[in-house]
Amino acid sequence: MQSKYLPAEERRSLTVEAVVVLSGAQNPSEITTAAIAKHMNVTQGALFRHFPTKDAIWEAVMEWVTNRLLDRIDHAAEGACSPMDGLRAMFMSHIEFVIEYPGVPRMMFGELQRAEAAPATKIARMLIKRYAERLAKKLEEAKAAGEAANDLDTHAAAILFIGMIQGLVMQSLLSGDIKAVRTHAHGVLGIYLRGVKSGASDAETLNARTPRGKIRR
Amino acid sequence: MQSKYLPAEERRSLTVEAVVVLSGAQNPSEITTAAIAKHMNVTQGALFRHFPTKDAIWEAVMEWVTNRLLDRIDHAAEGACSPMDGLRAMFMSHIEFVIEYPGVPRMMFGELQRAEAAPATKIARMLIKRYAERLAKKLEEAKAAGEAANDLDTHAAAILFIGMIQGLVMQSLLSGDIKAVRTHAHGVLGIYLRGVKSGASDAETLNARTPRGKIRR
DNA sequence: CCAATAATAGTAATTGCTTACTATTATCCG
DNA sequence: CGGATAATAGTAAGCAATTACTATTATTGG
Repeated sequence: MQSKYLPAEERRSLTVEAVVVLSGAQNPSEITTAAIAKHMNVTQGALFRHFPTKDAIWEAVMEWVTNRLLDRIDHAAEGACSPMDGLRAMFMSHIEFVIEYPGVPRMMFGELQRAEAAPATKIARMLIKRYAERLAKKLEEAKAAGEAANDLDTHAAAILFIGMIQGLVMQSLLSGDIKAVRTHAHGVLGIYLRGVKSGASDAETLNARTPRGKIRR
Repeated sequence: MQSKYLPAEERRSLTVEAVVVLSGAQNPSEITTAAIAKHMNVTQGALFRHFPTKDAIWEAVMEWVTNRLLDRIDHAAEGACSPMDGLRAMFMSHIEFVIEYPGVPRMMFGELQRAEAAPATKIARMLIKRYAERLAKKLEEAKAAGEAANDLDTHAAAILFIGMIQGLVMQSLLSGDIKAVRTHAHGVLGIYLRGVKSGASDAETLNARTPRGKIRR
């Protein structure tokens, strides 16, 4: 049983943890302060002793996510023996992060599509931006090392990298099993890495016929 | 100006259209019946002449999406001259669909992560399933035609295909410009197709590999 | 053709319920 | 004690849904 009367900082930390856990089981945008409080064995009103508004709770959560996720992928990338291997390590550590905290990608996507940019939304945006920067850097390194195709569109490659995660998460939502992410991660990554890699069929692949007609809107 | 007292079917159709439009500008899960009604120049209660519940509105919307999207990609695939070209055509028509109805991928993702499986959720799931089936079929055809690598993990390739769309949509949420999807679509697709394609470096590509050429810079 | 009538599609107001948030009171511990 | 913290018991607002009623359209029989 959790003791009552914890110091404020610890209570805030437990609040963030509760939100992360609850996001793994239900739509993050539908999590109420009452549900958070109940999960902490505390009354709903008590939360507002530690956070001025509900938005502030989400802000703290997104900050937590930022620190945790970037820490992990940075650490993973450090241990790699080449840029391409670094990408692989970043991806795999991200996958493990998602399995550990399945609510995170869901709250991210939900946060990003909110109409008005709440503080939490800005932090989420910043996280993606910083993530993309790290990816771009690694991809440029891979190019310089001759591991990646020298005509590679690094911006597109970064988008696809993030899309890999998104696609796997969506698949797990369908199967209802978050572990499915791990099952298919290798296959997806393999296709990605081959697409990024330097190889025989470099240029002409990208410029094949593209039905890009103007479409009225 | 829209006239009042429309036949029921037309009013239902207009309701679906309103939801689709509104989803392009705000978080779909936050769209209220009052907002839908306002966009139609009708009172909130009037909606319930044509739909028993709000869930029923979402159900109709998801059915609309299913028919429209599958129709489009089926039609696009028909005009292709090879399986691989079919994949390209499906992707591009999907991209145009997303640009035309930017709310659709957002409502899809939101719907899929709802805790209880509402009727609309089931339709959304079914849509993805049918979509994935079409992709798997095309990918198998590509294999048979020797266009795709014969050791390709078609399931993973289907997940990554859907992830491409998700990644591009997420990117557009960040930039606030849906047209950005079209800008980066070609680059992302190029990487994907190269990853799927049959080529010199088939099998060993999946394993880490030393840079083969000289190191530039 | 054309009133009388039925059926349908709308409005305005209100329902019960849930929500984020707050004012007040009770409790702990140095 | 006294200062910080939690619990209690609210409030006002927003939500989907319902109700009672009105306006429009469709159908029918003489």
